[in-house]
Formats: sequence, C-alpha cells, structure tokens
Amino acid sequence: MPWEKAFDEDVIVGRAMDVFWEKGYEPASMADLLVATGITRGSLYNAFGGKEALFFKTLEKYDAENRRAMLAELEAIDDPLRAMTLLFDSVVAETLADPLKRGCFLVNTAADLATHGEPVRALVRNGMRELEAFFRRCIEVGLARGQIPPAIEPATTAKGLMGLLVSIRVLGRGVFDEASLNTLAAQAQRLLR
Amino acid sequence: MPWEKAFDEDVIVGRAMDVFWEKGYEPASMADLLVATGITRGSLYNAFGGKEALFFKTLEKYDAENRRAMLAELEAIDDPLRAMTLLFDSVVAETLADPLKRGCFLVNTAADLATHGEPVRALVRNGMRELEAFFRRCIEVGLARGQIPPAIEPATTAKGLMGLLVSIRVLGRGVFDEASLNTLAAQAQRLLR
DNA sequence: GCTGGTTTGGAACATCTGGTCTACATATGG
DNA sequence: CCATATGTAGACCAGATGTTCCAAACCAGC
Repeated sequence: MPWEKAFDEDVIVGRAMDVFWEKGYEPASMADLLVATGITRGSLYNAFGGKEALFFKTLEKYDAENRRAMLAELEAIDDPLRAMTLLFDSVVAETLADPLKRGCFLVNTAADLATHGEPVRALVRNGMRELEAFFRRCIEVGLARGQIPPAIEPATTAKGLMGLLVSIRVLGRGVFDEASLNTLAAQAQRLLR
Repeated sequence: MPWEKAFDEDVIVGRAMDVFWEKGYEPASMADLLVATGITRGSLYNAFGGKEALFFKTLEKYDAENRRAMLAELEAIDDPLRAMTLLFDSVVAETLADPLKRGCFLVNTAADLATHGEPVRALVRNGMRELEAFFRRCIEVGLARGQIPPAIEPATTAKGLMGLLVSIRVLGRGVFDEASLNTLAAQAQRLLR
C-alpha cells in the first residue's frame, strides 16, 4: 500500500547539510532548507520530523562521510607517521580550497555545543574521541616500529595533535592565512619528536 | 540642552555581553537583550543603533577587559616561561570554573566568523594577532635568557601555542573533561622544549 | 517658566520563524 | 478496479523577529 517517495532521502540530507554547514544551526532558516532541498514543507516534516531532527541527520551524514571515511582511508596506510602527516596536510588543503571557509561541520558544532541537545553533543564527543583514538593508535604503532622516540606518550600526545587539528579548523575560518595554517601543521610534527 | 542618560552605557554593554557570550549572536534575541539590560527598545536603539552595533560593542568590551587585561597582567611578570604557563593554567581553570561553559567570547566568534561583517572579523583577527605576538615575545625573552633551547623558533612556536590555547577554549565547551584539558596545557609545554 | 533638543517607554509594524493541517495525488494489495 | 495507506503541495497558524515611530518625560539654557 505504501508508495515510493519522490525523492532520495539521502540526497535531501546532503543538500540540507550544505546549508547547516555553511550557516550553522540557528541562522539556517526553514526557507533556506526548503529552497536548497527542493522539497516542500509537508514532505520535509513528513520525512524528517523537523529542523532539529534534520540537523542531526545532516551531522550524522557528515560524520560518516567525512570524518569516518577519511580516518578509514588513513587507517589503511601502513606508515603511521605518514598517515598523520597526510591528515594534517589534507585538512590544511581542504581549508584553503574552500572559498566559503566552512571549516569542519563537526568542529563548528563543537564550538557551539551549548545550542544543542544531548544527542548532538554525544555525536560530537564520539567523533572527537575516535579522532583522538586514531592518533593514539598511530603513535603506538610508530613507537613499536621505532619511528617515534620512546619518550613520546601515546595518550597525551594524541590529545595534543587533536588540539592542533581543531585549531587549524577554527582558525582556518578567516583568522589565519595559508602560511600560518601550514605552520600549525608543522608544530604538530614537533609533538612527535 | 541635552539630558543625562538614565543608565550607564558601559554597564548595559556589559550585561548585553553576557547574553551574546552565552548564546552567540543569532540565538540571542532582542527580547533577551532587553530583559538582561533592563532598558527598553527605544533606549537601546537610541543609544546603540541596533543588534549588530551592540554586538560589536560587547565584543570590544570583552576584548579590552578580558584578553587585553589578561595579557597586560602577564606581560608584567618577569619570567616569560612562568607567564606562558600561567596563561594556560588560568584558561583551563577559567574553563572548568564556568558552569555555563561559555568558553572565550573571542574564540566563539572566530569559530563563527562567517556570520559577521568586516568590523567584527578585523577585531577578532587583531585579538588573535596580539595573543600570538605575546607568545612570540615571551619565547624571545626566554631564548635570550637561556630558559628555552636555542632550537626553538619564536614565530612558529608562538602559532603552535596559540593553536593549543584555542583548542582548549573550543574543546572546553563540553567535549573534553578536566584531565584532557590539563593534558592539552601540558602539551603546550612540550612545544617549548 | 518657557523652549529646544534628547531620551524614554512602549505601542505598532512588517516580516519571518518553525510547525500544523487538510485536500489531493499516487501506487500497491485485495 | 476499488480501497487504502502513504506522500505531496501549499495554505495557514500563532508567535517571535529586529526595527521604526511617536507622544510624553526630562533637563539645560534663556
């Protein structure tokens, strides 16, 4: 009896993601979302429930397609030092390449956590925890292979690297120029020596 | 012929600052601002011109009373290493002490720069530049006094320290716990060795 | 004690907010 | 081929948004 939807939910979530990513939660209006997605109010509320629920879905999608996907790619690299360097370089390159200076959707949301409810907070915390865990694993492997000096502590250094990565994403939104962002990435290397 | 205002502009800006600091620009409504300041619409528009202009004034006040004031205090300390350590420890302590987890008004605004016009962007950039300059001066003095290894480059290391400080302020808003924030501060020390 | 320029309080405004509701379209199961 | 369950379109809603406006209150100088 049902009936096949006239749109692909995932495509709609993707378009809504662009809006939230660029503007943030509050400044993104329903009108913006309707124009960007191309569907009508009725369909949007029927399919997603409302602005907040849609936001959560967009954040989930971003987390899966950007953070998760990138970390998965990097995990596949056998050289942990190279993987970490590549992560920093990719993020800097991505930052410079985006004329809209949207930064990282996850980090933007983290900087604005007070606005959101527990589900969003949990998603952000989890994403960050996994990023930290990625760094820790890389360092541990690097230590085991003798690529990293034994004095380096995996857990604490991982937090430091994560901090620098977060700062690249924040300061990349209009405070720092290209040279300064590259300097930040280089400072991350120093934490591994 | 004029007539003395019934309120102290600076006090009003201070109260408005609390609202913007806690909620951010967009989510802070005029109604919020009127309640918090205790003045009426007419007075607010007459005295400040509007929401955007008022926001700018609150940011200026924050910059002067928090960032500027703190850096001035720290400049007065003769030991540059101690000054930098104190800065990190103070920021961590401040972060932990605030139950509202408001973070740093300047950093919050930086993470959200796209929302704002050139005046705000310039103010944020300037504040950040001065923070970086503070670190650089500290490092230079530390080098001259032999407290810091000669291999340390002042300009690049200053950017790294700034990055870690920014990340403490961002992640302190609900992502990291006390131990992790202290770890971040400790990682900053490692950039000076 | 006027008078002139300001400030104040608050009503009024147009627009926009996110959200609901209903009439209609559509495809599947019987 | 009809009944039904679901999806769509978009009118509609109440309330909030930032802003404007103006009469009344006010103080300083004449």
